[in-house]
Amino acid sequence: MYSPAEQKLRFARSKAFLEQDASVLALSPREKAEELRAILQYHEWRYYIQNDPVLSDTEYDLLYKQLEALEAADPSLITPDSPTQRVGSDLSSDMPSVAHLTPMLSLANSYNAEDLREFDQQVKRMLNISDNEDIAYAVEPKFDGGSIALVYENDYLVRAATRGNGILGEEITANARAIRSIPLKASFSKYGLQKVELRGEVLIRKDRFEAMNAQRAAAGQSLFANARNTATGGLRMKDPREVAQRNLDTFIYALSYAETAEGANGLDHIKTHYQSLDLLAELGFKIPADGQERKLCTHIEEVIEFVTAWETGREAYPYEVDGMVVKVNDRELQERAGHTSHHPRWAIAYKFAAKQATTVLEAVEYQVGKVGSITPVAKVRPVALAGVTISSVSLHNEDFIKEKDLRLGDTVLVERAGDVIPYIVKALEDLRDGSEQPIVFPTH
DNA sequence: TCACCACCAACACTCGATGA
DNA sequence: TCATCGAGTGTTGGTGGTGA
Repeated sequence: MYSPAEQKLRFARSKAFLEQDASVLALSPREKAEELRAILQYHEWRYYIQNDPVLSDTEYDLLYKQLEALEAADPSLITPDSPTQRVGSDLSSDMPSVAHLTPMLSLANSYNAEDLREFDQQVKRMLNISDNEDIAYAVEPKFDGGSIALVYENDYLVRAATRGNGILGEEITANARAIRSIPLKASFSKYGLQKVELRGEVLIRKDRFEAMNAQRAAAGQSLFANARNTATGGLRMKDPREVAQRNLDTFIYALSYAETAEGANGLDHIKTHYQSLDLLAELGFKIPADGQERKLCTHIEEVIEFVTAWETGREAYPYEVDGMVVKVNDRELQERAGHTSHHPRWAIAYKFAAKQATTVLEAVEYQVGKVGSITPVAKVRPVALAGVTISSVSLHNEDFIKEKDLRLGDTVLVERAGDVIPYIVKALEDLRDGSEQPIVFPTH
């Protein structure tokens, strides 16, 4: 993105503007504005993409105010990618639905090494590749946040949307512009691309989330329960200025659509998923670091080794991660494998083991659905688990209760399937004392 | 200002229908 | 028989709108 020489120059010019030295005073307002814009963009990249700031917040603010003053004095100096244009004053009360350029699919799941080997076998069968040939896989963290789709046209960010139902999402462009790790401008035209759509995940660093909650506690405000809901909630706020306060981050994980100026498929000359990530990193997007956070594995056993190492060290990682994503790296093989209506056949999520807790099954209530189906729901003693308080767990049907031999008063092991849905894993039969009561399903 | 409700986000699981 | 699809079910938390 920036060569060492460019970085050195930008840093030196930052100091010149802070000190208002002779070289700065000699510039015209337009030259000053152009240079300040470049300096601030560089520092946003250092801070939000590289996590390695070189200026203090105060110094950044001073430079920002210099640019703001120049633009206020002469609005013709304002450009759409100016850091001052991230946060507008307009409030958006409605978020219209917009169609994604390509569907935002889910992923199939795997939970252990055997599942991954089975996935590898499936891919080979589908592509008529023999067992003793290897497929290269790109492996990257599965961030636990809110999905986002970004559209750039003629190098400028023109639209951002939530995932929605995968076909239609909610338009949140103004809020996306307030997230400083999303570049307002990226030089796709350098690569002959006129219109692109990117996929990413919006989330909050764990330390920034804790700092925000500490601030809220000091101000007497209610605390946020967990980082993911805070991030996804932040995307839907009316006021972009408040979004900017949330310190949201965005990792980009796919270039899902690309069109050249001639209207041709711009993905044709991008041979691998890894190439597309390298391209996006070059253009200034936040991408997991090669080698440490993501890896190109030459065969499935290397994938298993990498995801296992990640599972062991996930707690130390500064972002919430609920698994890893394994993708066939070769785009031509991806095309051949295709997708179902639900997920691509060339990618799979490896889910880390869910966090578990024990609680007591106190009662069972029966809920009647819209079409008249009756669903038993366990009321359990409230227990904190993975950032939420679990008090209610679906038991699905009578067979589920029988199969797990659940009884009122049982101590049960609960987890959050997919880190979301409460699920009773089993009753801890060793802890029974004879006082447990059978669960009676209502007669039809 | 507060409580309540609707909607949305995350996603798992079940089940009947369908097609290969 | 198996894979897939699609509808319907579920939980928790955040935001925004509304009414008291």
